[in-house]
Amino acid sequence: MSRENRNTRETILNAAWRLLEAAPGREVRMSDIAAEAGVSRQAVYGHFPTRADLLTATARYLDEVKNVDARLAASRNAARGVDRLAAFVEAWGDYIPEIYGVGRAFMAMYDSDSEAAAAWDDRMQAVRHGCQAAVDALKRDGDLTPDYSARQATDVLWTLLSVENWERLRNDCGWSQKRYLETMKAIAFSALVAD
Amino acid sequence: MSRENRNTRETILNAAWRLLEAAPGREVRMSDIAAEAGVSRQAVYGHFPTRADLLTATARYLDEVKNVDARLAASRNAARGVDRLAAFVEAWGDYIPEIYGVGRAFMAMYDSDSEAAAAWDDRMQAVRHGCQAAVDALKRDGDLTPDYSARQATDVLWTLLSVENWERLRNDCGWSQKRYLETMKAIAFSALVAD
DNA sequence: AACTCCCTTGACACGGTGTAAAGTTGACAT
DNA sequence: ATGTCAACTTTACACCGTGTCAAGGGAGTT
Repeated sequence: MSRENRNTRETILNAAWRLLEAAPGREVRMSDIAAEAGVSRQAVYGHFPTRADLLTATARYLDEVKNVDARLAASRNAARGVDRLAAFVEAWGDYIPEIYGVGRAFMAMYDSDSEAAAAWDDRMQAVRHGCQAAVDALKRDGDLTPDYSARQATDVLWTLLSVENWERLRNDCGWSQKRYLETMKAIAFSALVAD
Repeated sequence: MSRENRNTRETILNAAWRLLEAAPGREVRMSDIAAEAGVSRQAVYGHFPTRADLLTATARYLDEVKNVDARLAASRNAARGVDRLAAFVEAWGDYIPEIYGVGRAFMAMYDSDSEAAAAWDDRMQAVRHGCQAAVDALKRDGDLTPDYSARQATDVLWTLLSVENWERLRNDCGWSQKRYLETMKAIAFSALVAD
């Protein structure tokens, strides 16, 4: 094993990513990841002290490679608030399937690992900020329904766009991604935009 | 320990219920439940072969004591579809907090225990039937939006009323139960009822 | 008194996480 | 060529929670 192939860390992250993506609902053990990476289990522990650390690093790596922040930020370019809302729903909605595997692993760990829970909460708060920006733009245009405060409207949008709701509609109900996006936009509009 | 105090099974179920309700997010071990019930761990295994069995039995016991079916069925009494929809949202929405602890445990087990997953799916399908009944009533009155088929409308309502959404709004966003119910009714109406 | 049922105590196998220590190997410096 | 270093490997083990097994006790029944 020559030294030019020494970026073991990324090899492991890619292996974890691949396994999580392939089996979102299944348990992925440290030894599975090691085997997939073609590396010993101890090598994995050398780079990532705990399973939560590895998962968290995988999520970060994924965000970095996929360039989430840039993609979500792109939705801010729309001039009108309503367009911005639509753009954000699409940007995030299309991002969910790409992180779903890792996300599922985090949700499964949520109750048993507070560190993993914190890492996942952190990512979800980032999404919430995106929701808030869309709601604020709506409000600035005077298009936000008077039924909710900006805070409450953000809560509603954030809840609507949860990974769990995506999972339910796409996996349990068998919806297409297209229908998911259209419906989410429609519900978000009818719930948040003033007549 | 005299024989009149011999309904150990219910003692265990109550203990499990109490612990799950008290710490919805925490791990509840078999030994914890045994201790809470004032019984040996083996006695628990005597009544419930696996953790999934115990959780499932607890959920059933809870449904029985709380009389869910009757409470959900009550929403069917409303004459008009729109009233029925509102009544169902309220009935189920007010039931969620009562089963939340147990539900949380099931969600945590979902990925690692297929039997527990099946038990939880079964309960959720029951809720889905309630959603479907409400949607059908709406359709019969000609009040269902033309945007969705009955099937799709059921999917939307079912997704909206998920335990996860309740959890997010009540726990993460700090909403009151009253606001949760009102908002859910409002969103369900604006999404499903024709103008 | 014997029988049975339900419970207790105590031991153990198994699987997954995480730790610890000793051995191997390739890159690089001297 | 020799030595050093860092990364990786192998092996072993502690810990914890689930689930199994076996022996024993004690209150009711016959």
